Order: sequence, then structure tokens, then C-alpha cells
Amino acid sequence: MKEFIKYLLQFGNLNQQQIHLISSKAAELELPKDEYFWEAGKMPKHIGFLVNGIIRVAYYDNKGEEITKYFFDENHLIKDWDNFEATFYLQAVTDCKFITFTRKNWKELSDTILDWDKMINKIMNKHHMEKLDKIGAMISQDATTRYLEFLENFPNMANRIPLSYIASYLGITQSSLSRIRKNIV
Amino acid sequence: MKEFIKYLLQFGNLNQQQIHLISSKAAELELPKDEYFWEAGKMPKHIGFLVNGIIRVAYYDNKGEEITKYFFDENHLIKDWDNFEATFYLQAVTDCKFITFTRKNWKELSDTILDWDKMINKIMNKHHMEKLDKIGAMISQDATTRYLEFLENFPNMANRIPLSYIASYLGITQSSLSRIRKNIV
DNA sequence: AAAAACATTTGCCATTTGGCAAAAAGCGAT
DNA sequence: ATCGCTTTTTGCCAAATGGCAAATGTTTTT
Repeated sequence: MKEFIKYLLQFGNLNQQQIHLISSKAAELELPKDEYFWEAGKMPKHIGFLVNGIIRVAYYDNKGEEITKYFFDENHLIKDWDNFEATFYLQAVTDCKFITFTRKNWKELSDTILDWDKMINKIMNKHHMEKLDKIGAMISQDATTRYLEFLENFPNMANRIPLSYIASYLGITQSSLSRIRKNIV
Repeated sequence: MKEFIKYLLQFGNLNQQQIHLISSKAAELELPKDEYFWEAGKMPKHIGFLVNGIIRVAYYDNKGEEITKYFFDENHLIKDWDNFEATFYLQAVTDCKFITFTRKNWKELSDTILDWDKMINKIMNKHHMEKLDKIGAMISQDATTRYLEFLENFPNMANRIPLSYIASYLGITQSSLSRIRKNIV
């Protein structure tokens, strides 16, 4: 819980009472490897702060191929934009630990804490920018460069994520990534 | 100006007085082809609503290559997230017409109109989602598919944008795009 | 320990895309 | 119509990546 508060304080101020309120609304969740935090087609039940582990965002394209869009790692707020059904799913790549909030509790925080929405918006915008930067930079680069950038963008994650997911994120085949790795070392 | 109001009303309600206030703060700007709306390294001077024409977002990568990241077309709000220097530039691909607001005037709207920030946030989020969808889908697809998707995502723009910009957006060479076009027809 | 299931690497060859330069086409000014 | 300039198309060949299947390595189950 401490981590989450510390994280929030980067984006605005909170007094002791507010911190207490936030803590009282939170719950802990342990999500074992391969299980889903959100599922496509269902309304995300809770909002979560990832304390530990790696989550991947993925979906099936029109050819039925599973595509990994993105990875989240430690200390990351996972929240949808509006109250929409998810069009993709969030799956634990490793065992994960979350701080979660029900929609109802989240709403109460938003109604009670004056700058809550503003803080959350700041966070979401920051995330969006980062995502766009990472993904946008991949286009117009060859596979090797993309992989090297992946290593920079997601430090300490390469050895915790199966090759197949990384390949899918990079938009290349598993064999290609395997060869690229061989050439880099 | 009407277009902008109509656009805003999609994202919230405004009374007659508010509409009048917004209009009073706005200015018109005609930007000829090839000129810049924002320049990299400079603080964007104004916020703009693109009424007519096409704008491209571009930057130079570390090899000095010019990369086109995105295109904006008619009826699109162009606003930065925070008060940061732009890290890229916005250039008119065709002659453009804008409704613009100085930062000062924009701030006044934000301070005066109760739901202004909320509306603008909705708009920005929507744009961001669209951008992510379009760009994200490109990875993991071959050049031909990317071009076909470009045609869907940016209808009526293909013939108004030079091939070189489109190729750069798709992350392929001009010659490749030229060949792809030949094969499609 | 062996078997089964799964993940990664490798070989072989086909296809796609890039690099470079020249040719062709388009366009504006004269 | 012609010249000069820019954009787009082509040809040729090299390099990168994909597709498929077999081999190898790893992990889990029995």
C-alpha cells in the first residue's frame, strides 16, 4: 500500500486523512501467472495498481492470431478510460500482486478527494504518452533495433517474459527473434 | 467557428453565453502548405482547431531521418498535454485553416467554464485512443496491410498527401510504397 | 527417472523489403 | 512548348524476415 501512496504523491498532494481514506478503500489481490486481470468483452471489475509482477495487454486479431500490445510492470496504475467493456485482455505474465479498488470505491474517492480526478488524469496522460512513444518509435525500424529498444524500454523484463510474447509485441516471428538474440550476444 | 462549437457539443453541454465567450476568445489562422504550426524545441504558442486541410506530425530521428508520426485532418483539436516544448513539429501538408486560442485565452476559458477541462480531457483521451489503435495495429502487419489500413484510417487523405510522407508514416521506403500501390490497383 | 508438454533454436528456402540509381511523370515558371 | 525542379516509378540486386518442420532444450507431470 505504501508503494501506491508514494506513487500517487508524485502527482499531487494528499493529507493524512485522505491517505487513510484511500487505504481503507483498497484491497490486495494476488494473481497467479497466466491468469487474467481483465478479460476481453467483460466490464473490468476493478482498478488496480500493480505492485509486483508483469502484466501483458493482448488481443486476437482478425486472423485469430494472438497479439501482445504492451507490457506493464511494477508500480503501474491499471485503469480503463471510461466504463467500457475491455476490447483486450490483461494477463499475468508472472505471478502478480495488486492493490485493487472496486468501481464503487473508486467513485467515492473521486467524489471525496478534491484533486483526485486531476491526479489520475495526470497519471493516465503520462502513461499514454509513454506508450505512444514506445510503440510509435517501433515503426520505421528494423527488428533488431526494435528489440534493442524493447530492452531499454522494459528493463529487467526480457528474461521474465517468454520469447513468444516479446516476438508478438515486436511484430516479428519467434524464430526471427531467436536469431536476433543470437546475433546480439 | 460553428464547426468548432458543434465539435465541442459532442463532448458536453454549453449554454449560449459560454458559446459566445468561446467565440470571443478565438482567432482565425490560415497556414499555407509546408509551413509550421508548431516547431520542435519551441513552446507551442497556441492551441488550434483544424477546420480545413491536413497537418502532419513529424520529427527527426537519431540518424537525422525525418519521420512522420501521424496525420490530422479536418475537425481536430490540436493541443499539447502540458506546457512543454514540443519535441516534434506540426507541418501543413496542404493549405490549412485553423481556429486558434492563445494560451492565455485558453486558460480563461478553463477558469470560467465549469466543465471545460472535463470536456477537453474527454477529447484528448479519445484522440489518444484512436492514435494508439491506428499506430498499434500497424506493428505485426506487412507493408501492404499497413497501407490498406492507412487508407481506411485516413479516408480521402491518400491523394492529398505526398507519397514520401505516407511511406515514412508506414515505416517503409518510397519505392516500396510505390510498388505496393501498383499491385493494389 | 521417464514421459509428456511446452519453449526455443536451427536449417532450408521463399517472399518481402531495402538501397541505389536511372528513367519517367508531374508541375510550375517562363 | 520548353526548361528546371520535384515527385514517383522502375530495374537490379542485396539483406532482412517469414514459413515450416525438425531438433534441441526446459519444465512439469506421472
